[in-house]
Amino acid sequence: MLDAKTLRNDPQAVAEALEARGYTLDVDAYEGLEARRRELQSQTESLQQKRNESAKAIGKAKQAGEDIQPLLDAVATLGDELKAAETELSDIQQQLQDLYLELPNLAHPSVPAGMDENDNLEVRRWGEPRAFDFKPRDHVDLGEALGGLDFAAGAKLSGSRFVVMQDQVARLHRALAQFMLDTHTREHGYRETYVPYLVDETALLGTGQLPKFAEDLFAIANFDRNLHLIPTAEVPLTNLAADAILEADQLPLGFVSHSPCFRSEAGSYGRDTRGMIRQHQFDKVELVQLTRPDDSYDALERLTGHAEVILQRLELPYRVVTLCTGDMGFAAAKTYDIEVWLPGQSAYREISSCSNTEAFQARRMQARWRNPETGKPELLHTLNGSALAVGRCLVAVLENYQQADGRIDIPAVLQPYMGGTEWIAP
RNA sequence: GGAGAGGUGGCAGAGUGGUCGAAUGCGGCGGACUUGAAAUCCGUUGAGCCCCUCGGGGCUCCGGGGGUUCGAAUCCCUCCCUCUCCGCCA
Repeated sequence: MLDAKTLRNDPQAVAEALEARGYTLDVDAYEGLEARRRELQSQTESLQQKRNESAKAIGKAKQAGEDIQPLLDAVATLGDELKAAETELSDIQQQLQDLYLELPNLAHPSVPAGMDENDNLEVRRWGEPRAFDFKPRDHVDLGEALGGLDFAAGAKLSGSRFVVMQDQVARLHRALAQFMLDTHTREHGYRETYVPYLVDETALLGTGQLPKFAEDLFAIANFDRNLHLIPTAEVPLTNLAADAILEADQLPLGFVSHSPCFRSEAGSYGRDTRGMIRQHQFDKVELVQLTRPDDSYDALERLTGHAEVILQRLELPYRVVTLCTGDMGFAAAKTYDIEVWLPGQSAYREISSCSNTEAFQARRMQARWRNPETGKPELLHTLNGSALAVGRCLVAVLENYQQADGRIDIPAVLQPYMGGTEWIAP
């Protein structure tokens, strides 16, 4: 959510900034609502003041044993007037709130302007894609040959975009998650956290999935609360700070969570239908940081670095791109995507997305810290990043470490997690 | 799933219709005393929002929502959460 004061003070400037993100703000409609709100709020509050004063007067008069009937007569219509004003005010406030909740975040000045992924800016590359002396196979072929990836079984149980992993591939998947968790907790200082995989609408509103992107989520039926499966652990992790006021010396605060993620993938029919690149369910190790506002951009660099370390240790080539204004997510002020090299596709594919949302989410969920300089609670900045998507990382290991005979070498850092296994073979 | 108890300020805990945003204690902050600390004493200490002639003025919040009333932390309805006992269960 954007700062109401910023919007009030210069709606035109905000509208222009939003335009860069492909969002058109109807400034006239907004200003009309805002003017009406102002008028109604003043009116309502002065009626409330009148009510409070007369109620007190009646109380005193009654205690003094005076006749209160004249006082009661004087406020006979006040209740109805007040109720009408309050109803109208809360209606207009709801309309404003609805509008605010649909506005995307403003991009940081360092974010390149652009329409879509073609306008993203490559920041750096790490590692050299391996030269194969045979035609590299993709993870589907490799995994099925290993007997460890069973897309037919996934489809039998749950339909398309589900997979069953078994044996050494399942173990490799587990090893990846373990390795990531250990690295982030032991070396990067994140607090290991397991979270609910079902969250309520307040949490989803807080991180920005709702109200706009309900169709991307799985909702739970047959339950009297409106719970949704998490699309990312970012939702429960970030919402840990909701309604909290943290002390300055607690910051920055970092959480890491290994969790499944559930996405309906509405609107991506026909995209990445082969393999486990785009599944309805996948595992992810997620990092979330809560920082002081003046530290959040340094924190974004650090957090992105933490994700990169995983790929470096796995010796998987990747590149980092800055998303342009048009390609960023709703809540982000700045996002780095990390793309890993997939020989099966001869392409870099997203394996991590690291974002600074500044105060956008914090404002929605009232996540604050006490600034020692002012003594007042102020909004935190929140950041999140995958480090990494475990499923896609498995894909990358299979494809990058494949040998001509279908054997997969196990990256050195994972071997301890695989009981010393150096390679797996069909 | 059954029975009961309860949700109040950072914490503990009073408050069952009127000047209560709310006693008291602890904690925090400032000060006095002290060489320093402890103890003691004094003061202070919630959050959000609106208006403003920048002096200030006002509104809202006692788990959430709704209702009764001139007036609700207090009464009624409803939902959520916590605790205790029983049942069930990983």
